[in-house]
Amino acid sequence: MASVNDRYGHAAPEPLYAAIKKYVLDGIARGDRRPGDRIESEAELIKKFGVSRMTAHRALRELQNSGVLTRLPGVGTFVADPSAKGHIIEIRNIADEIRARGHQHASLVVKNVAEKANRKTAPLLGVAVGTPIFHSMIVHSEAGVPIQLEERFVLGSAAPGYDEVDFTRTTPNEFLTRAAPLERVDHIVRAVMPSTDAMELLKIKADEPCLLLIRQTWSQSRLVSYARLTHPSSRYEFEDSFTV
Amino acid sequence: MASVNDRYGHAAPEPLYAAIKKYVLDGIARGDRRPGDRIESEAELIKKFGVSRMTAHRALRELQNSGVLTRLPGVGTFVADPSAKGHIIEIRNIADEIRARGHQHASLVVKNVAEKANRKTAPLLGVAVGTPIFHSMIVHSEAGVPIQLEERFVLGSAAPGYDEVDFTRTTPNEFLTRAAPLERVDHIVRAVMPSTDAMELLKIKADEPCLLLIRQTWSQSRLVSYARLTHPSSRYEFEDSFTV
DNA sequence: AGATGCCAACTGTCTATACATGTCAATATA
DNA sequence: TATATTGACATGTATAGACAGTTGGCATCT
Repeated sequence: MASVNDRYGHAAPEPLYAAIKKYVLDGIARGDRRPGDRIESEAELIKKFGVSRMTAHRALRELQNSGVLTRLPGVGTFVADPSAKGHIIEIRNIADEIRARGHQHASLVVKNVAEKANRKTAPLLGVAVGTPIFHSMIVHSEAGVPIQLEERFVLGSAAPGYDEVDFTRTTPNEFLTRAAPLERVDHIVRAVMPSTDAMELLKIKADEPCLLLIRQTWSQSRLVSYARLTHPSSRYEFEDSFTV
Repeated sequence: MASVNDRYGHAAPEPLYAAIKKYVLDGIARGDRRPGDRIESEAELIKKFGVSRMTAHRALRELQNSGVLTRLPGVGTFVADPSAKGHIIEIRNIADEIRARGHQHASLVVKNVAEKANRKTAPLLGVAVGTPIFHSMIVHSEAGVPIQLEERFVLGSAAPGYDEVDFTRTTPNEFLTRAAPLERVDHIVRAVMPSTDAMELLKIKADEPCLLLIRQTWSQSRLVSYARLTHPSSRYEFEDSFTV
């Protein structure tokens, strides 16, 4: 029987189970398949993709394990109800968030340059040293009080012209979602003491703890942006509420 | 070839891949296998358990996907370096979370009493001063290291017998979800410096920042529980990942 | 009409086998 | 000596076939 690579010659192959997962996820993302909707059965996917049952099964099983699908023996496979999926951190623009509270948002652009990834920054984006990247640093203020220091590294090839954007008028977040449609987001939340930069730019004391949100965003299977968002604890906290 | 159930007659069968996963996790939990240690190769597991390669492979692959193992083609399978990472979205029992990482969970019950709400505690649960409540304080440890101080106030009428539960064997979370089915959850995340209690019980220095997660849970339209979960920043962080 | 039994559809698990790829060390070659 | 080559070992993916358990509807018998 033909192996995966026979189908694609020498090109880097995408595993078949991954292709099926993507197919299903795309349908959901497009709004074509809605919560509760039925997904093709394994038998139907076998026909449609010409794969074996184990392969179709693996794709659906992994989507089930990650909470995207619900499966019922004897019945079928369905798009899961996303009710329990309240994400504590929405990908919202800090500017919108501040304006939603009825306050004035202001940005101070400390730095916005094109540079080459060095030994420190290359691992953050998972690229080789020397790869062109953008590096920006912006202080966001709410009603005149600094509440977020945003330091960001962006993959050069993913967002051409990043270093020429006026970030007092728009935010990196906004620019990036247009340049590179969001595919996946990873978050890490930590409590940290402020760096020297953070202390000065956020105008806080050395003994004030900060909430650090590290946000990695992916687009087209590439890690496109790495951002460190530092918030003084006295001025900012995360909130989340959801019903089951 | 014999099916799973032939092996066990009519008893509820545990899938073979699950048995292998448990075997590996047990080894890690016992401290027998430590981070970086090598795990049996698929070939070895095949011999040891008498399963096919696909079954052994599935067990190891799922443990890899959940972050317990690291695998390298041509080299082998190893116990992953575990950093304590909490998935904030899930209302998950800290004990389960720790065990899922393949570590031992231990609870130290500092306090668990029935008392009456006072001026300080009454507002937390939104009740009148004098209302009967429970008040517990538990230190959760992962592999012997304290990673969470859980201080909790529970509405007396919602969870009778709370003060008599042995919280070294179960967690308040677990007990509460049975006593009062979850309806809504509110979260607040802050960075704070440790309280005197937290310093002593978590065995940290005064200058180590902590992640504070405040969790309010509602059941049948009543605020049933108010918990302050304090985590040393050096030992715990929240993690969240999702695809759009 | 109602109870019963049967069957098709569907998911869950497992085996045996195959080929592909990555890593490393030993061996052969220039 | 330095550099290729080879082969053992390990994981990654995929196939084809098998049996088990669950569910729901349809046909049949009472």
